[in-house]
Amino acid sequence: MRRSSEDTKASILVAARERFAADGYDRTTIRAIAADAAIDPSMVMRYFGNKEKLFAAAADFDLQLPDLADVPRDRIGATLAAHFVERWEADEALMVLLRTAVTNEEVAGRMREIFAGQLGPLAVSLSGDPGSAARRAGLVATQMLGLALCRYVLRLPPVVEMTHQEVVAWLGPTLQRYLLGDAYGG
Amino acid sequence: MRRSSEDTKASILVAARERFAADGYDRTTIRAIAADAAIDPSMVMRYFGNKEKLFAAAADFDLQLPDLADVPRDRIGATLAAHFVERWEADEALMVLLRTAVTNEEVAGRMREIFAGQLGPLAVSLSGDPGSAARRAGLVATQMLGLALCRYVLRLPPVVEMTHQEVVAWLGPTLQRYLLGDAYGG
DNA sequence: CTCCAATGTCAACGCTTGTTGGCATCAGTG
DNA sequence: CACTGATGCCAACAAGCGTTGACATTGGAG
Repeated sequence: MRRSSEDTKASILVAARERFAADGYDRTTIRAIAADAAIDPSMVMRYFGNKEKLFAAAADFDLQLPDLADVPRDRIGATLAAHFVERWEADEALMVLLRTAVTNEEVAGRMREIFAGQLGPLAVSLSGDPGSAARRAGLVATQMLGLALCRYVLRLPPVVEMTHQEVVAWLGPTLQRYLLGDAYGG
Repeated sequence: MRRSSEDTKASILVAARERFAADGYDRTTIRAIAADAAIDPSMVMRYFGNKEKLFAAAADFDLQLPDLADVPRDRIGATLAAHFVERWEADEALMVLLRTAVTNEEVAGRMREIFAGQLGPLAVSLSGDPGSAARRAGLVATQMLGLALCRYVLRLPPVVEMTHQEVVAWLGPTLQRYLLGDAYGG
């Protein structure tokens, strides 16, 4: 039996995600993805059109932020920190996005949409003040993405060595303050 | 008069820094740098050997952390936050490094050295506890690099719009806690 | 002046890339 | 069986890349 079209498409996507996550958009070649998927490069083009569309398919992504309605107000920062670490380690989609957004304006725009569209509303619903919500969401993004950058991309040893619990213990209060506190440590 | 060797070298370096900062290592071409510097691509090779060496010359970098001995202990976080924003905006060297470190393991290693070698000692001298100093430095790196990523690379609008004072007001307490406080908001 | 080293230009090389079109091979249908 | 459409492979293209070596031009030293 020869593989079905869907099987091939799926195996291409798996290989593409791994390559894009490991090497970023530019350094990833269609030929390498095809080799990983054990097919001919031309099949990639047949099924996904071109490299850009393949990337778009591989980087389809949702932050999947948890529902924070039932979380005690003083545990929101910790809950968010824990969720973010787990979400990041669940699959390679965020890695794909970050590694490419840094040198690709279009993908950077997509990252802006994700954080504005998913973190923004959360900040609005949590903080009483809609005027500061966008900034609060932005601050949360700086700490979350900074952690991801240092832990998963640059691999700074002290950051890599932290356990989930330690990350939550240190970053939780920070996110808590950004979302619900004031600038001066409130 | 024809340009001196040093003038040419310098103009190549200027063009290289701009290109590397804007596009990252892979997307930057020797040809583009040469065009910016108004010379032939072969001159770049003559003066810098190859693309890697040119990058090394363009990304030569020092965090130039300030002396914190005279800073009041409760102002250290704010001072560090202010210095970092100014240092980042002073020239393009950090941008060059970050844009490339994300997809280049060798440059990532250099980034690790910079933050371990310059932020580490500072954390040691500040916190009484040498055992936690590396982790504290790592935490500071997550917040500093996260800010840089969101503000200068991804350009998240709410983060871009913050003034220097606002950045210091929000991030100062975070850095303060990472360096001198304990995990649970102390 | 002549000569020579420094500075710069030009054309080309070998390689890799994304992408394309033609051809082979198989599964299922009549 | 023949036929057809889906699936896959192969070879090649044009473009861009880093890099190289030969050649031209300048300016100062003797």
